[in-house]
Amino acid sequence: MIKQLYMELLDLHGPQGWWPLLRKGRDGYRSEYFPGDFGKRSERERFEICAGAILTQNTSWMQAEKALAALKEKGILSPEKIISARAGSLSGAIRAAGYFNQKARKLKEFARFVQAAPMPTREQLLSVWGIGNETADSMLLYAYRVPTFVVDKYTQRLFAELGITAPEEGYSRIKLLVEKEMQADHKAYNEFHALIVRHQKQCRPPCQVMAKLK
DNA sequence: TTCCAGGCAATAC
DNA sequence: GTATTGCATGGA
Repeated sequence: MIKQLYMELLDLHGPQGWWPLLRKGRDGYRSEYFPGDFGKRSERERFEICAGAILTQNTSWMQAEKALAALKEKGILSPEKIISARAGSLSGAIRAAGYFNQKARKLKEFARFVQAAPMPTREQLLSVWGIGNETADSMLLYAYRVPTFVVDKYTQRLFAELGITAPEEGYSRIKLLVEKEMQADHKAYNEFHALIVRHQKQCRPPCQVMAKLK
């Protein structure tokens, strides 16, 4: 059922090229997707992805992208710069992403952490203030290419709609179920989560394209 | 105007 | 362990 869902979504939407990375355009930085690119990330790319994972918490990517681009424009999208930045200038730069005081602190906590732990484990990430299950898994999967499945609100909603899991099913249960069923590499987990987000964004309110799976 | 977006921590039971 | 609340902007 889960594998079938993955194949249906991939067939429907094609490769998503997550995680989007900033690229300089005519009017400032915009994020871009790179379908089919599953190569190793540079240190700078990894940090950008992790910062994006924090900035997009409970916030649309459109807003997180603005905040990320502002950090890039100001030249403070690195652990060193974020550590040395004043709290006010940091929160000011990321204003568009909302929760800017909390997220400024989260960025600082993560920046300090990542300098001491270049290749963090899931448990280490979860010990950092501001990093929960989804953010930790997003960082591991999209920045560090660790084969792990990311669960989010879209996943819980879609799985509930399809009767795969109960609406109130917890994070870990869903994550372990998918990983047990799929036994996949980082590429498939990468695509699967991205496809779920893409699909659920496009289909709100719930659309009929997945009817054959119900 | 209201609702909600790629969550998390603190607090209260 | 589960439920509730604060955090905050900006697009639809």
